[in-house]
Amino acid sequence: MNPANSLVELPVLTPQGKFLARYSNTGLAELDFPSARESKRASSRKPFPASVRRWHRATTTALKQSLAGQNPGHLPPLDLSGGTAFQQCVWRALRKISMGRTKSYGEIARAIGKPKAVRAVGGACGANPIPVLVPCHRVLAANRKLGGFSGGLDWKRTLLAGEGVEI
DNA sequence: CCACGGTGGTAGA
DNA sequence: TCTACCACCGTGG
Repeated sequence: MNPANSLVELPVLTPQGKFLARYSNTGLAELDFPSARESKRASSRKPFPASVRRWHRATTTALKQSLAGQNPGHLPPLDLSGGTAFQQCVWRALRKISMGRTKSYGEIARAIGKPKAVRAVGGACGANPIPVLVPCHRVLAANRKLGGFSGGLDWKRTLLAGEGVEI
């Protein structure tokens, strides 16, 4: 019954490294940046449900497109049920930021009707389980400065540069 | 409770 | 410009 135990993990090979995607029974639940540490051994060779294979194809295409600065196109269903109500609100707002565009933490806070929860928005961005596809990297500080990034600021710079965003 | 952030705004040098 | 300081709020210990 533990959702974490039922997650299926699959790699996504990209020019910038091997991402890891994890699926619940309702969709893509997590996406990890390539880690320096190579995972020693991996997933069972058990056949995956057709749904997962279909979702993973969508994830792979969308991720590669995004990394290439192209429109991601069709996304797999996203399982964001792991977050708190507040976090899901923020993530929903993040998904409305189109490619090549940015918003500030304050703007997100206002968009979700909690103008004072600015720092909390930062926290929610950091808790985003599906970076890149849920574009938390498009949130900058109010002064149009870079702000922070859980996955490492290098990634944030890379992703923004790929979309043609100037800081 | 308390402490901590991927903040923002203000004040002063 | 940059630094210092503080109000603010959701999360996790």
